[in-house]
This record gives sequence, C-alpha cells and structure tokens, in this order.
Amino acid sequence: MATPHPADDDVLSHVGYRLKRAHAALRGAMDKALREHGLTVPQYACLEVLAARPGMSNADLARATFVTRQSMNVVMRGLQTAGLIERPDTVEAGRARPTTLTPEGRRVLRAAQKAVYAIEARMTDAIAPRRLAALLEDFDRMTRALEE
Amino acid sequence: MATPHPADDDVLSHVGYRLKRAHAALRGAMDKALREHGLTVPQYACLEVLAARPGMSNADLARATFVTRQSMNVVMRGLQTAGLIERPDTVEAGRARPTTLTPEGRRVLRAAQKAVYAIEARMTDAIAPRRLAALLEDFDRMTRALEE
DNA sequence: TCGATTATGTCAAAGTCCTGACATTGAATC
DNA sequence: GATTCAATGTCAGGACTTTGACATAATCGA
Repeated sequence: MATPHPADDDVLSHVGYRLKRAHAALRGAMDKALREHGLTVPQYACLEVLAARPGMSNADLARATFVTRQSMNVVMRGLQTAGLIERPDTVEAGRARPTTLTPEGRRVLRAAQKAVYAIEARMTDAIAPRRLAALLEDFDRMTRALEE
Repeated sequence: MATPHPADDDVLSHVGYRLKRAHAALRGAMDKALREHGLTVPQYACLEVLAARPGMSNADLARATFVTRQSMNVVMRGLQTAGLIERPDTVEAGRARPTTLTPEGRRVLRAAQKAVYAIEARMTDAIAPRRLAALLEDFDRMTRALEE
C-alpha cells in the first residue's frame, strides 16, 4: 500500500489501527508456524490453556480463548478426533465435561510451543526490556477500559 | 474463567496472550457499536481507509485492512450494494478500479466514527499520556519484528 | 419447596474468511 | 518486439466463526 502523506490525525496512526496491525502480524506468523504441526491457532490456544489449567469445560475454554462456546465446540471435536484431548462421555454432576490432554496432545503441544515461543521471542526482543512490563500493563489497562 | 494461581511463566501472562485479549476486547466493542450503524468491522475499516486515501483499489484496501483480496471483494460488494462506495465498471488503463465514497458513504462513516472514536478514547484515556507514544512505537516494533 | 434465573452443551443456518486457482493486464527483461 | 514476471480481479470450494435457538442442569430467592 502506498502511504504518501502519513499525518498524525490519520486513522492509520490511531491506537486501534496499530493494535490491529500487530495482532494481524502475530496471527499470520502463528498460522504459518502452526500449520507445520497440523494445528490451527484456536486449536493451539485450546491445548495451551488446557495444559495450564487441566479439567476446563468447553465454556471455560471458550472464554479463555475469546471465541464463542459454539466455535470452541467445533475446535474441541477436531482435537478429540485427532486424539489430542479427551473428555468423559458422561459426568457425575452437572453438564460441564472436564477436558484433559492425552499424551499425544502433550507431545504435539510441546512441538508447537517451540515454534510459537520463538515467534513470541521475536516480539519481546524488539521491545526494550525495561519497557516490557509497562507494555503488558498497558495491554491490560486497555482491555479493562473496553470491558467495563 | 477462574484464574486460581496466575504464575509469571504461565501462557496467560505472555505478550501474545495479552495482545490477543486486548484485540478481542477492541473487536467486541467495535462490533457492538458498529452494528447500530449497520456496518461490520471490515466494512467500517474499508470506509475509513477510503476516506483517508480515495481512489484505492480492491487489492490496496485488502492490504490496508489485513484481509485477503477475496475477502475485501466481498466486503466491497456489500458496500457497493448499500450505495456507500462506487467504482467505475471499466477503467482506461490496467485492471485496478479506483474506489471512492458516495455522499451517503461519507454520511454513514461520519456517524460510525463518533462511536468508534469514543471507544478509542476509552483506550487512550487508560494510558498515561506520556507513555502513549512509546506504546504506539512498541506496536510498530513488534509488527516489524514479526514481518521480517 | 418451588419458580426464576443463570450456565452449559449442542444443533442449525448464515455469514465471514481463507486457500487454491485462473484469466487479464502492465512492467521488466532480453 | 517477444517473453517472462508480477500484480489485479474474480470464481469455487472449504474451513472457521457467529447469531439464534433449544434442552438440560445448577443456583438463587421468595
């Protein structure tokens, strides 16, 4: 794209635009890296969260990965068919079925993490170390400001 | 989601996760606000870019809004049907058809901008003014690090 | 205790977006 | 000038995501 006269009041310089652009770049890099491991970004996110918090339900995972329950349902069916996660067909109480990683799921996740963490390192290496904490905090501030 | 024991080495504290979360919050807020104006986020982005840089082609707009040409094609057909943009059926040279906003398109955009800019103000108000510039720069640094 | 509210899992339909492919056009190279 | 090369617009197919809806189950309050 041609950017002849970037002005400060231009949309292209707004926070939202920059945020969107950074996210698009991250998403693109992750898409490409994860494809080699046979995973989509939502699938990877699901495995990652599940490794940190075993036993989460479908609705829990949906909230944690910022998609709807319906979307997560599709994601989980794919992961279950691939044998990377498992959840009981029935549960003693309630409807929520706790999900856990299979050994194969842990194996695939470990391999994918190498690729993804390398991408994240490229991001953090671009930021001055003493600014990183402030950056993370700003992310949270923005998120909170938008949620309330 | 329950976050019982947030640890520093947890995925949920990684830059990528925070970035994704902030983007999801922004996207959600914009979705909700733009629905009242009959626009989707990609449609709004298209109008916004077009207002700043009239005469852009479909491929130009796709790059500027981080979607594929195919997706932008669909977006533009919707906007054209709604009478918000226009582009010549034929062009003197080349294939690229320069697109411009219609008066109605400008009207809708102005109304939508009020809502969107209010959202963006909520974000920027949450950031210490002297840190805002550094934040924007960090966004760009991350984007560049991921692109190369 | 019982009704209302809330939360969960799932189905269906629609919309959105992407990958892959192709024809057309302009530019670059020889 | 002819031939590659890159870029554009578009079609087709599939994958992903969402909105809307419904039945089930836990929780809360009167």
